[in-house]
This record gives sequence, structure tokens and C-alpha cells, in this order.
Amino acid sequence: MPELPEVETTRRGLAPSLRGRRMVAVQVRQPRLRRPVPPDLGNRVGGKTIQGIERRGKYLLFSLDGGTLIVHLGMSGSLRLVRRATPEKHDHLILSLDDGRHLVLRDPRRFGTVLWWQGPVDEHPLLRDLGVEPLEREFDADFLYRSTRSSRRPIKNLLMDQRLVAGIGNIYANEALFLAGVHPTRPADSLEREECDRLATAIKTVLARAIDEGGTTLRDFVNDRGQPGYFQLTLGVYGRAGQPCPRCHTPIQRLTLGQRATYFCHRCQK
DNA sequence: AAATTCTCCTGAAGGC
DNA sequence: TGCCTTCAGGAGAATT
Repeated sequence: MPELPEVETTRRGLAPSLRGRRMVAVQVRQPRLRRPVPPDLGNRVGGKTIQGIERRGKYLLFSLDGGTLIVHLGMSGSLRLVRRATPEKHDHLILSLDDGRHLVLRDPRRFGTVLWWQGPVDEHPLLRDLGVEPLEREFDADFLYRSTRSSRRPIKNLLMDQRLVAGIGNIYANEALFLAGVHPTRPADSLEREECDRLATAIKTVLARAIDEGGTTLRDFVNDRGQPGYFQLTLGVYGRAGQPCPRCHTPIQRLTLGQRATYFCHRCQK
């Protein structure tokens, strides 16, 4: 499931090749994604030039003349730049460029989203309530401490709440809590300042490392098939129930929190 | 108001 | 081997 690092890796992989390219054709092969692809998407983006690609949380923002193409990859989405458009199953959207290449959105589970928005992109209903960027300076121990004082929710649920901090999904929430030594079920307001310090640092570390590794994995991403970087990432706890903790060898435990699989070491995380 | 549950969808994995 | 069931997951909507 693409989280911030996978989305950022995609952005970095695509941006150099797409900047300045004009879209000459748009093919919507399957409009039924999480929300329907706008029927007039072709008219909206056809003929327009891509000025650049930004990221906000897990959203990719393609700046075009007079508007923004907003893309969310859901949990199984990927964007690839290919030389020949030979659509395969689940290739739902094909944007053909003026250099003969094609940007293909593949999303088997169709939880993704493709939208067109005119006007300031941070005013879009899906973006305007997003919280801070976890890799920005404003997200730090102090921010985390302040924003956890008034909530008794489990800290993991809070980390995954996009309205507080944008981009952390299930995998990296699990990993950051493990790295920080904080138990996922801890009520947010029970975290000490010291723990917020460790957690904020852990979040930045885990995300930055994943982006680095993703960049390595996807070096030839734009030329060929893009596999999400997290397949390459060494995970400490996620998906490792019953296996030994990398730090103390105690078996990793699993529970469900907010309908999400949650993995932790009950010895290392308090 | 805050927290939980439901919902979309299909590939993978497990059970028989 | 193959069919059937269950599960996973992002996040908005609905419900408690």
C-alpha cells in the first residue's frame, strides 16, 4: 500500500521525464475507482502541458495549465511511464504524452482516485484538512507532544489520522513505533515528552530511509516496470507475527487496532 | 465530539 | 487440483 515514501519515490521518478510534456490523449479504460474518474477528464487534461509534480501526504499533484490532476494510489495503485501502450488487466487510465510515451495507472483493487481540480489545490475538499508533512520542520517532538495532549486514542491510530499528520500508513506507523520503543495501544495523552521526541525522530528516520531505499529500487522506474519500494524494505515488525524481534528476539505479537493489523514487540515497546 | 464500523475491490492465502 | 472462504487495506461516509 503506497504510503508517503512510495508516493514520493513515484514523484521523483516521474517528475524529470514528465515536466514540460504535453498530454496528447487520455484513455479511461475503467472509470470505476474508489470514486469515479470524471467523465470529462480527457477534455480537461487533453492538450495541456505538465508544469511539475508535487506531493501532499499520499496525494500526487500534477500541475497542468489551469488546473491540477490529483492522483491517489489507494493501496494497490502504481504509475508507470512506458514506451508502448499495451494495456494489461487493471491498467485503468492511460495518459499519452507528446514524446510518444504513456503514463499508465494500474490499480488492481481500485482503491485509487483520479480527479481534476481548478483553483488552489490546497482548497480541494480531499486536501484541505490534511495535517502537517511529517518530513517538514514543523513536525517535531513539540508538535507531537502538543497534539497528543487532548486525545486518549491509541497513539498508532493518531499517527495514521491524515488530519493530524499526512502520509503515514499502516506499515510505517508500525515501524516507527517499534523504532521509538512506544507501544501502539498507548493512549496518546499518556506519552511523555521524551517519548514524543523519540517518536517524532523515528517517524522521520523511517520515512526518509524508505525514500532512500525506494529511490535505489526504482532507479529505472521510468523506463520499465515500477515495483513499489516497500517490497525491498527491511521491516522490523510489520507482517512478522511470531518471528523474533530484531532487537531482543522476543516473538513479535499481533493485534487489531482500528481495523488495522498491528505488530509490536511487547518487550521493546512500552 | 470522538471513536468505531462500514464500504469500495480483488489478489493472495488458507481450508477442505 | 480446484473450489470456496477469509483477509488485507486508505480513507470517506455512516453510525454509535
